Amino acid sequence: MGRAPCCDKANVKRGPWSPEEDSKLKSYIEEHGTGGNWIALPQKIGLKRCGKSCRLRWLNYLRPNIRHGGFSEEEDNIICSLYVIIGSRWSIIAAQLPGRTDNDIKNYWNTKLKKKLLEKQRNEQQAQARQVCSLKQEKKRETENLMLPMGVITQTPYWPQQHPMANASIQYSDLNSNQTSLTKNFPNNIVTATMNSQYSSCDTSMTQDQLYTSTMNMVATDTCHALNVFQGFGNFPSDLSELPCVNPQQIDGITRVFYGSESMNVVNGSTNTTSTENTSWGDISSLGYSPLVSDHEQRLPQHVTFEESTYFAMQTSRNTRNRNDRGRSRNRDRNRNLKPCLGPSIGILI
DNA sequence: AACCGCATCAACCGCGACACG
DNA sequence: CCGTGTCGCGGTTGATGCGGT
Repeated sequence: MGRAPCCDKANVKRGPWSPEEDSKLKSYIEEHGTGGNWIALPQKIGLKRCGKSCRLRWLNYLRPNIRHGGFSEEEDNIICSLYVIIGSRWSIIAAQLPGRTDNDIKNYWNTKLKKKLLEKQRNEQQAQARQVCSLKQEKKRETENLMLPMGVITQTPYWPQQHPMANASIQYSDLNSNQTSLTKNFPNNIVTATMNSQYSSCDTSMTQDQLYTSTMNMVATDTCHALNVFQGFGNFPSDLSELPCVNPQQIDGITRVFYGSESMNVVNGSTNTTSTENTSWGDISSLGYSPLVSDHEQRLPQHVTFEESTYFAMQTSRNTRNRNDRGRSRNRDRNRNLKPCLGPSIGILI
């Protein structure tokens, strides 16, 4: 027994929208709003469309002040920076780019930005290779009989070398293969970022516990390193405070770093986490107020900072946490054959 | 002209979250 | 506490356009 369809697919038109359908939907919503029920909307207007389809059409295309294409360099930087921090949370990223939809940003990332980034990385790797090569030749000339030690250039770093977190994953994997204990209860990307910072100093003497503690401290103080991954990618916004960021917050004398519904206490170098569930990332989907909620339904200012939205999420999540836990367990029961959930492993997987 | 491969992007799908009776 | 309907999100698909051969 599968999931019940949201609408009668046989009697619903699919595919591209006609101008007539667009104008019907647009004029109705502009006049009456969505009425808080997308499913019932198409029947009211007389459209043979699924409610979800109407919602999507309105939010991604018909809604006022939508911008398509023509992403600026600054927008590129913001998207890349946020992707490093939070992964493919397109709605949150879109919340920081007025007029952009999550769908647009997602498409833009998948079709252009990702390639642009890879190309840049490739160029930098080549430049580094050339640099090392010329250095080699220079040394060879200087010391005729001197042999360079083998394995000096055994691996080309994936990330731009100039940043401390550049070759993190490679060095880490060389040193220690047990990553799971470190990533437990933390978003993969953040841990990756801090591990990178940590290992950039090549301190190979640290135990895993020491690394763990150190890493967590760095998360609290240095998370915004991640923003600099794209140094040189373009003109980075000069004022980073304008960007949403998981800055540590001082609450009740405890430095708290928020990751969605999960917070981490950093006290005297030791850390512990509080989380509603044991996933590696938790759920931050409720953090940012989605720009996709139309003006008619707006509950919060559309343009909120990451901190503001996080705080809001913390407040509201407490009220609904117990109920949601129940809901989650029910949903888990309902969908026993869950696909494995891959967290955002940006920094390594891009 | 016909075919092919690739890029783009609107639209769809399925799932977890959420709200409510 | 439970059942059910709806919303919002992120991943994926498929239609379309375009350039190259």
